[in-house]
Amino acid sequence: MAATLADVAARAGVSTATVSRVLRGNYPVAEATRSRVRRAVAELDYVVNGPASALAAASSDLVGVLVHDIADPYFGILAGAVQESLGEPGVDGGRLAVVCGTRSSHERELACLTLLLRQRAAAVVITGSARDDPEAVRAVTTRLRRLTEAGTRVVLCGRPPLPEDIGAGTLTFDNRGGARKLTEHLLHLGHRRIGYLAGPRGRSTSRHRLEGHQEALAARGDADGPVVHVSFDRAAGYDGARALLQKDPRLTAVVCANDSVALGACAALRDLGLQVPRDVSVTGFVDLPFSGDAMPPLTTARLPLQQAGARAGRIATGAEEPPPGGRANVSAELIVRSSTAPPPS
Amino acid sequence: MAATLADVAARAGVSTATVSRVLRGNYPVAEATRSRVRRAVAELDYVVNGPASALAAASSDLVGVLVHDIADPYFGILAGAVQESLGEPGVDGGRLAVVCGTRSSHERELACLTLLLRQRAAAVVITGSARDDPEAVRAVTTRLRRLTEAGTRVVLCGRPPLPEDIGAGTLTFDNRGGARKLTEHLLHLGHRRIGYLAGPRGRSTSRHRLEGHQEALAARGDADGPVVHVSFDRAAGYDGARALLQKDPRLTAVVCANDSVALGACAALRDLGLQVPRDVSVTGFVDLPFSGDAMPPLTTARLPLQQAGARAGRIATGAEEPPPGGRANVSAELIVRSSTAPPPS
DNA sequence: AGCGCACTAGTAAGCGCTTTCTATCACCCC
DNA sequence: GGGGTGATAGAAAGCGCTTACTAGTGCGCT
Repeated sequence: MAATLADVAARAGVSTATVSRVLRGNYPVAEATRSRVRRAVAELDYVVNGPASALAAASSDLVGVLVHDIADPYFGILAGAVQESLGEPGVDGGRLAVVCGTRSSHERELACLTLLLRQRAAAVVITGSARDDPEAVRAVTTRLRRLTEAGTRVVLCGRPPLPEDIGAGTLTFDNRGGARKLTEHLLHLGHRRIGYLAGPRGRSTSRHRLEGHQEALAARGDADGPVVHVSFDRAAGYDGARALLQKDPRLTAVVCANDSVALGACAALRDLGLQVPRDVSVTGFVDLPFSGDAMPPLTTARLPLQQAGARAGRIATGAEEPPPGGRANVSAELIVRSSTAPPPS
Repeated sequence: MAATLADVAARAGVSTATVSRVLRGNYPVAEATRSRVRRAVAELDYVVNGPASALAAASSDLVGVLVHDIADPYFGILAGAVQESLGEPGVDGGRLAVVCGTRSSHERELACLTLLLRQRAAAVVITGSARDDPEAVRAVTTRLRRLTEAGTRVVLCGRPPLPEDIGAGTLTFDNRGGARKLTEHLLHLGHRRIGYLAGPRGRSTSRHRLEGHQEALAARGDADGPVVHVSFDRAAGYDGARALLQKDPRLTAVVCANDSVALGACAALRDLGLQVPRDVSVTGFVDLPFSGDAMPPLTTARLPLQQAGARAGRIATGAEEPPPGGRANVSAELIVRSSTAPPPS
């Protein structure tokens, strides 16, 4: 069997309490003793028993990261940044990221939170859009409150603030503003028939982006164009674009919920014999790493995912103060590339 | 404080042993008692203390996934598939994926393994290329052996088998074969001056792909073209393509270590005023989701990451038998798109 | 010289669960 | 009718660590 604290203590000729103190470094130990203990640890290749330690100390070094889907680059970048900010996985320090894919399912999200509660996670970073219905929001809030009560730090990243203050730090993304900029850009180019390929219904992110789009139209006094709701992936964008053009074949621009959807839309338009941007302009959202290499390079609203994730991670570990008032808004920057151009005359 | 097993036991009027048995379901309990316990659990909103449970049972429900970088789609897909295959995060079941980004650093890889050992992880899936030098391989093997000795199941995914049998399941990717097919495709098109943009030196994956490429050349009796080593990302591909063309400005094709590198190479060629594939053909490797939407759509060798990751996860959880002999090879499929064409005449 | 304080290190009581061993109770068959 | 036989449930001994609390030094100060 693996060596235990007692083995190390015996070998170093000290008590287990002393070994524990050397390892945790939160209590003075004489230099001579300390080095004797360190030697014993090395000789036995001793590795702390995490569960035992977590039980006795009533806290673990696990940090939960809730994402919709790890394989989606949006969440991959977020999760990677959080994980990166957790610090070196050194012998003494080292928090571990527990990444949970919720597949956008409310039930799975709750189940994951319960699992994290059960692990007595040190912190939880929860990302992705929230469901709009109050019932769901309340359920998640309840779970998160349980977590904060248990001493787990909670950070929301790219998600609307909770309806109730439970001491969670919140980093929201300016989805509304980004969408407004994108639509203004199209209006500026002269587009008047703009379709909108929205994210799934009932999700905060979908709603905010759509609202931003409509605000821009309203500001100019234009009526809303056709809207089709799809999920946030490429395949949905492909189908959605066709549906949109069926509603109005004379569209000159399609605003998409995100870059993946935009890529699908571009493919669909191509297959319909339309050129982007000559015949139809297309915009994305987020600016994923490959969006600039896409065919054509996508005009989009950039969200600084890397920075946001890193900040969320630092807040989660206590390395950074939560933003004043518990909330901060991360703004989106308009990136103009070649998927948008003036409408055909 | 949160309710404990004892609280539930008191409320249900039974012993803690009984409650534990109801929860774990591995011991007969009378139906009446069982439902009484379940009610008490629900009423108190009881959640098991994971660390305590792991300590007593000497095993946790954490599964470690080692990747180079979560934000890289290659690893994101792999990690997502592993996580997905871990099963529903239900109340009773539910393994959690602990994703560790090693940033390709040998030291971090070892540190992560130690951390996982400390958590008494149920299993570990380790992905990504391995360092070629024996010293590093030995260090990793030692750590993995420690894990298997502690009862942790170990699965290698997309990584060469260990030099020693420690009971780890291994899923290798046919990097050599994929690279061979790609080069044969180019030779077939008529290319005779082919440059190779290899992955980082000293990595198994880089080496295997390069060897496959050279095998294809050798089979035809052709001499090797220029080779430049870069890291596995887009920026490196950009710089690498320029370096390659400096070595031989008359190249008609560039074979790249993976899709990201290929994307960078395409961008570099464009910036040099060359058209892909009219002037220079480019190939990738892996077939990431966006590779078909790239400019131009990439000819590449597809690796079924999703399936491989899922299988690795199932082996890790014991849901699937390890392959016969402990190893299986996952083959790569040639995908021809428009980044390759006959050389300019 | 005597007292108290600053350092260290040991003692031991848990942390909340799992599980072996044991006890109890029906029940049934010879 | 008595003892074997299952089926249930309880008692209690840890799992390996952390951390109050306690104890033993040696030193400075009055």
